[in-house]
Amino acid sequence: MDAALGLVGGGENFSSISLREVAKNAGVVPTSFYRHFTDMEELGLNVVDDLGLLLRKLMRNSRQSGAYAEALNRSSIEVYTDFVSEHKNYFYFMCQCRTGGTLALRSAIRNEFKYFASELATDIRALPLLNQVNSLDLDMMAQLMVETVFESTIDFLDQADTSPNFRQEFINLMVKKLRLIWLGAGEWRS
Amino acid sequence: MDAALGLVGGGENFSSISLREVAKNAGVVPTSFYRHFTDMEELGLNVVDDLGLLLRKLMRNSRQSGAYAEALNRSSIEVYTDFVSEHKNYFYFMCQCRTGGTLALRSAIRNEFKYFASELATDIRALPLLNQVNSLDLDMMAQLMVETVFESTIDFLDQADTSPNFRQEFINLMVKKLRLIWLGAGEWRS
DNA sequence: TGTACATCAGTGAACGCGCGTTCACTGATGTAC
DNA sequence: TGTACATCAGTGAACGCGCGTTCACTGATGTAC
Repeated sequence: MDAALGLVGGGENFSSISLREVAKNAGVVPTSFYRHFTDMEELGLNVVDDLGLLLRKLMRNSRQSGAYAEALNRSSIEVYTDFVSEHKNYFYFMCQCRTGGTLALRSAIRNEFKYFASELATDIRALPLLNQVNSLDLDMMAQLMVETVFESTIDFLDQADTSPNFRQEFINLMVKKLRLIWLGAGEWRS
Repeated sequence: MDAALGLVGGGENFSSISLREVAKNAGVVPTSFYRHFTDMEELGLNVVDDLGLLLRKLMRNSRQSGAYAEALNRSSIEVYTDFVSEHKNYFYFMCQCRTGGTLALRSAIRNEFKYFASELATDIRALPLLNQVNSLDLDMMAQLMVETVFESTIDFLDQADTSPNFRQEFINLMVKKLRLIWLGAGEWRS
């Protein structure tokens, strides 16, 4: 799995990586691949599982970052960008497979997103700002926030290396977008 | 190009489609491919150009749909979903290559998105609701709206065929998300 | 403690196949005089 | 209007290569008695 992620991080597309490339990158003979997975899709689904664990860890980190009660403010975004930088390969994989994987991969990732969003919805449910918002709309809002951040991650990955100021630009932009959504949420009456 | 888009629409990933498959699907011998493109990436970049034309057409359609002044309300989303349904292959391609293409393809699509968003920003600049918003923030808002809709397109494509009610669900969800953003925009002070 | 066996990751040869690309070619269409 | 030539999309044989997958194998580690 690390070998596959390494290839993804190196610019290859997961769906066009061959079993033999993965084996080679893992320092192992092609036939050994079958000792672990039946095919590349199964490997991919296992990576999604790991990604799920990783996102739960990210959520824990964010919650510990103190000002989480005001949810998804600057410090949360900072935690996120650091986290993405530390696990670039996973997030490249996530961005790619969310839209470009097989149907099974796409829906596996969709489910992780949904889980993440529903956790966020639970966290912000109690905020006084949102006491006019019903459960369904709360889910919608959490979904929009999660999507907004995940969606832009590919841009961050593509540009973080090349331009050193991009991290700050990215954080500023994300904070603005989320502030806009929070402003709307405060006015929302279900 | 149609042959390639057909394969994408049929569930294949653009980045793993072979030149020979495209030629076969176009009813032509593999070597004929070189009469038109030097490689698959060049074909992809040409498809992005076509996609750009298509998005401009979409914008015209939306503007004509009457209530466009209140920008991106229900009728705009209806125009969009119909448009996507009519050009499924292009939108599968767009979703895939936005995150999964080569770097050149990704940035070509990024540019189309930017153009679309900046056109929208120009259109909504004059709205009285937004007279407290500066140009930079207006761009950010337009970007967020465009992203929000484009981002969810893969879900629409995946599910529109299987469940007949999904189109309405999708429209309702999109309208809510955009309404949330508009609510925020109305409160925004740059 | 020692022996016998099961499990398991990795090996290496071999297969048939589709791949991208080269080459010299054909034959239809367009253009100059 | 007729002839000569250029352009251009498509052809078909051929190449070397990496692909997924099969098979019987090896040798280390774990486990039962």
